[in-house]
Amino acid sequence: MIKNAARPRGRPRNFDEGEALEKATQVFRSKGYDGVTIDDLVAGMGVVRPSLYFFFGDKRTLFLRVLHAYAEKKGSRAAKALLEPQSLRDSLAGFLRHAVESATEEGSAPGCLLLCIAPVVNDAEVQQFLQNTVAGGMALVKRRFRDGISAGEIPPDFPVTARASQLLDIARGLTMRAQIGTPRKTLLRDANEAADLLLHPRRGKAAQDH
Amino acid sequence: MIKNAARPRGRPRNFDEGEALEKATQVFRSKGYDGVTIDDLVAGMGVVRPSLYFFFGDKRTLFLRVLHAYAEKKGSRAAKALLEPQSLRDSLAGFLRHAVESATEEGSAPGCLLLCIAPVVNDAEVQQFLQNTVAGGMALVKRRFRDGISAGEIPPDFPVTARASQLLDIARGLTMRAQIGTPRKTLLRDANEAADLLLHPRRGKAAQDH
DNA sequence: TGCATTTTTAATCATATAGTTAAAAACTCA
DNA sequence: TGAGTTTTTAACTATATGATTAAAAATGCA
Repeated sequence: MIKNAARPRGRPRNFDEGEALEKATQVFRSKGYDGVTIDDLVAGMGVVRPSLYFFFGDKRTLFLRVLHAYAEKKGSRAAKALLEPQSLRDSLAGFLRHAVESATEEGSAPGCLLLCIAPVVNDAEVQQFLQNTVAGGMALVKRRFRDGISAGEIPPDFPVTARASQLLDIARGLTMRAQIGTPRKTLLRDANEAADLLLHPRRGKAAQDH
Repeated sequence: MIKNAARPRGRPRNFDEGEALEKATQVFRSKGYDGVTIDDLVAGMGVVRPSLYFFFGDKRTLFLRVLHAYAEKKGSRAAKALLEPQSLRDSLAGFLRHAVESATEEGSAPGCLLLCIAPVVNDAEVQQFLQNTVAGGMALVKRRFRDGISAGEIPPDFPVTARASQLLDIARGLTMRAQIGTPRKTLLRDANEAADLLLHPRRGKAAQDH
């Protein structure tokens, strides 16, 4: 008989903590923050009310925990999509595709907890966290552009900061369109086209060069 | 004595309907939809509770009215910025600048009712309205690009639809950054840079042309 | 089996909130 | 001035919601 994980002492829980947090994420994604009641969470997470308070604290505490977990998971996947060994063009396309896919995945409400839900939460800690997350995203994308310069994929005068902002802005735009119901197919097409656009070298006065 | 507007019969209101709606807009912009209580509206609009229900209906009805007014005002200003007689580059920059300025105007919470608040409202009518508004925005931008082709500002094979999507996505991204507190100055700089980017002609295989 | 531990069950409390009502106030018109 | 009209004042009802509590149930351990 295998005694791999000593069972804890008292009455066993009816829920798995990780699963419950995942379910809470779905609830917040589909109803926002203010739109969610404790009863929504109780129903959605499969955790009875006193246990919810005991293990996860109040709604705000739970949301912060959900938000951190979501950001870590999504951030690491985005980093993976971006930094995988491949052409710069494919990195950008992969990054945007990832944004679209995660914003339109089945089983979750369309949109993104970080980009669509959290920004409208009136809470200083949430806002601070978002600022930091955005800064982290910028740093990551700029790093990939700089690597592209080192590898000779783009010219040394490539406007790294501007293009990083643009890439992230387009990711935000695609995500918001997912939120309001734009189909994944449309967004994936636009993600690929945006990747091409962002690689154009710095623009001089040669606008009418056709 | 001037009898320019026959005063109505009963006790005069102590609020102006237009001003009250404007105040309601501020309330929804700063607290979202679900985060707003009737008491918030009563306090913010300067309309007492029974009058609020009598003249504006319940919260949902009021929000829809606010949303329509907001969309009309913002849409007409955006159209003006875009269709004003000027170079295509300046039209795009003007459009994005307008988005940034309206998302960072003083006296209002940063962000946009249409792009940041309404998308997370769980209401079929709101969502349908947003879909229509987005479609209208796309049509407007595409028109401007087509005019640019006619005027010879961009080549006939310019990818109108893709660039229109990109322009609107960038506007969404800039607006969301405003919502989370990015300063106007930064966003205006990025708006201008984005306008340049969007005018690049169609990209072939000439990515490494440096 | 009985005691200690942990979670659930079920109930409860206080507050917040949406929405309504009746009477008083402020006005116009005759 | 008095009747008719409209809005405000102030109070109220019912429900929703956040949060807590005490007892019961389910387990491990001796």
